[in-house]
Amino acid sequence: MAVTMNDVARAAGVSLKTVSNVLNNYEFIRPATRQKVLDAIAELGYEANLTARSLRSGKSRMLGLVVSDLSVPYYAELASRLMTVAAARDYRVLVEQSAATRANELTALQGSLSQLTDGLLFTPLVLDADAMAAARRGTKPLVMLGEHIDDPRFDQVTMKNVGAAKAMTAHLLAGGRRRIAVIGASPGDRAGSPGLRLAGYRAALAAAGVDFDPALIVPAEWRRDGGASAVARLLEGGQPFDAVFGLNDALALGAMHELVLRGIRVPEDAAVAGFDDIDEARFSSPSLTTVAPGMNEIAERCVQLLIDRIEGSEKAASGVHVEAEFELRIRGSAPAARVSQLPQTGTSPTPTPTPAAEGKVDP
Amino acid sequence: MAVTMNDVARAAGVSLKTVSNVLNNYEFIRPATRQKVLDAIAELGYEANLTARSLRSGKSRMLGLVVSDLSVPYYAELASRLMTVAAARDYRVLVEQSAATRANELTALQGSLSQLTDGLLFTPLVLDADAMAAARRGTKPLVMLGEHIDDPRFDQVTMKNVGAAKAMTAHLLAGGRRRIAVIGASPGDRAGSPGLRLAGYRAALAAAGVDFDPALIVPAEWRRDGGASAVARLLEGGQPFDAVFGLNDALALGAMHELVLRGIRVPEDAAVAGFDDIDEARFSSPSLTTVAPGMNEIAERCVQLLIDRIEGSEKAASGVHVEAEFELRIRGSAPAARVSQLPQTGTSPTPTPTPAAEGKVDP
DNA sequence: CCTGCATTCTGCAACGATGTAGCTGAGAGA
DNA sequence: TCTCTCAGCTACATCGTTGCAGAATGCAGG
Repeated sequence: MAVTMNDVARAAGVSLKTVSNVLNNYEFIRPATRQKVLDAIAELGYEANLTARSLRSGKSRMLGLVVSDLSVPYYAELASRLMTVAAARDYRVLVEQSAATRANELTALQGSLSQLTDGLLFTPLVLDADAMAAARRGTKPLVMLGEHIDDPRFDQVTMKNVGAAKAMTAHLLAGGRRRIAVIGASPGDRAGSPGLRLAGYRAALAAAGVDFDPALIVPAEWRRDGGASAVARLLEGGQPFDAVFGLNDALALGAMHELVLRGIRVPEDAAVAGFDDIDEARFSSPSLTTVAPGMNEIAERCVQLLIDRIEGSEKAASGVHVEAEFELRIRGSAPAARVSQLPQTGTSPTPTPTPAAEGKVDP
Repeated sequence: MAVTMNDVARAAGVSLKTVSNVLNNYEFIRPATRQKVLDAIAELGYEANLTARSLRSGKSRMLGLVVSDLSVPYYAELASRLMTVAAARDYRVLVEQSAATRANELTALQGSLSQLTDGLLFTPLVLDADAMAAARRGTKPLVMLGEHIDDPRFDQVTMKNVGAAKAMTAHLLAGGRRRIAVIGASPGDRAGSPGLRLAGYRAALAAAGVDFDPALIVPAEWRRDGGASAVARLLEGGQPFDAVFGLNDALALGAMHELVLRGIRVPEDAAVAGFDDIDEARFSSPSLTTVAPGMNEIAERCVQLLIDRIEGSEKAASGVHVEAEFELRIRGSAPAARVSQLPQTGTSPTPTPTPAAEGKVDP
């Protein structure tokens, strides 16, 4: 019922294969012939059948994206940009949610997703490098996102976790904070986002000559409620602190919510910093100081890398590792200079002037 | 290179078609034969080639989802649930972003997306019903999401916009508010989400005998910054108000952010209400009173409806219209009773006890 | 004039599944 | 005993495209 290449061929008075050649930009076709075919295509409203093309050629021009949960703002924004970048290269993105379970990550890797796509962008959360290597079937390209796995066998696009966490911690120190709680890690974490960011934190403390206090490191699920309950535990534990570094924005926002709820002023009593620069960080009250991990760059680089692998233009034998540049977004929850502990001034609706002080500390 | 049905057939000593029959649960196969085939499948690790199946059968077991921008939290959460619901019926979801442009909506409707999928879940934002009807090619099922279009020709799953906005407005009125600004609509809006929600607002005012003041209706882009700048304009316009009803949560959160920034206390000086109940509404400061529009129900019903259309089990000739039930989520930004206008208590970082005062003002 | 090569186009055979038709043998009914 | 039916299977064509091999043409070089 749909118009096929055969119909076009008949209408243009050429062979089926010539139509195919026109569509695939085959070099040696006389302009006149090409035009006849294009006219026939336009007249009949022909559109290539992607399924047949995919069956025959073995390529689908689709990329698979595996994340734990698309409703997590970071992943939603990432997916959105990946789609845009991929579309510019004439690829689509097919998303699959793993819910961060081992079984789902395995099926995403081995199951029909990889069959339907030409390559995978994978955010591993439970599988480790060996499990991934073992589970990987066939030879379709695979690019890892995030920092759960760091292994030379895999291509990988990630953010500068250590450097960014160090810079943010240095910023808090420069603001006069000395007891900076970290939410979302355990003191012993060494790997993955928590471990790397914690390492950055410790590096900054060391550089500033401030002692590391494990009591300030509070584990939590990386969600808003995790941030809120971590702050609750911190307060109930009686540990004094003058800043909270949430290892992602959700944690930081949850933490800030809980602080405000308990009457602790942000940033006067405690500064709050996050990581990710999700859209809502700009619109919280106060707006959240955070790390912009270069999501645009991440999206561009990983799609680029994956497509280059697919099309064979990236030839590096072992894993290519890309780290995107980050930027600090200094906003109200942890401004550059510590706001002096003013008695509250009351209800003035005038904007507080931003202190221009530049406390550049640093290595 | 991959294992095909032919390999399985050879291994099991049956014909190609018998393997196909086993896979498709054809009724008349001797248990012994079936078992032989299943054994061969297991032994060879055969997996059906979905592309070939799709080419031959004309079905892909994929649903297309068209939204303007996946990074909008409402769409992200919706997409996430749709995928989960679809997966339970053994369907996948392929997402496409329209950026709310006419051209993109048209290509989403006519282009390769509909070719790759068995049916479309479509959130129209710029196309109207006639344009949709005209643009629609072929006969693949199409279910509309949202309220931009309301037309008996189309299947449609939506929320109770009028009822929910009316209930929320009634809640604000019950809290003693009388000058309720609405952000995200023009006074003349009649259709689409803005028009419907505005209608609910007006209905509630009328029911309470409160006059409608067009000066309180402020148009804005449905984003956080739109909410923030709308509040700014409202304040600069000098219109007094004691509540803000953002027609979605992003607007409300942006508005709340701007209010707090300008020293206006929420909810003491102005209550704030939203619409959508996105996850972050619970975690703002104060947490946001909003309408939960029944997203779970929407996700379930629309996937159900679309798949039923695809599989032929829904036979209604004209459009099926479904409205999901809503619930009000009463939270800090607009509590049930109006908090009395306390003088500020000062600098204590200890948690402020929640005032138990019940100043039930009201109609 | 023939050969060789680039150019332009065609035909056939796949890709890996499913639909349709038809064959076979066993048991039921006359 | 001879149909007739139908469970259980097989064979072949087909979905719409692309890869491969090769045919036909024109033109340069010997």
